[in-house]
Amino acid sequence: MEKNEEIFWVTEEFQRLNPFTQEVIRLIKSIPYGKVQTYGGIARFAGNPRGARQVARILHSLSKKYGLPWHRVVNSKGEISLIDGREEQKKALEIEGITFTSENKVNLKHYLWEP
DNA sequence: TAAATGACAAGTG
DNA sequence: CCACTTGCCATTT
Repeated sequence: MEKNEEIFWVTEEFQRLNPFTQEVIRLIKSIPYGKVQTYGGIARFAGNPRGARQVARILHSLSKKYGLPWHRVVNSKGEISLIDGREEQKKALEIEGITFTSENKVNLKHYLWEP
């Protein structure tokens, strides 16, 4: 790892976050290029199956600070939930080779990543 | 302190 | 597949 960007998880600020939030951040950062995960999936793997909305909140508030690949998180139907920025997210995914159906959905069978 | 909100999800008919 | 309801829970108002 080269700089602070890559070792944020040992910073005091990161350590102060609750364990669920920390795990959510780690999981989102580990979604590979060209793959996606769902809000509920991230929540489940982070230890709280009912924390989907918290995952959304974390994406909304901490994506920039922790450099999260926020565009790789979609809803359980494979749709983009984000309203403002819907196009931006779609483009970001297409750049990674992900294609959308005519219904503007990604094929989760094909692109879903599991840790 | 209470009510509303939200980048969600699963169940039901 | 669609429309609608219910459950969720930290954060915001």
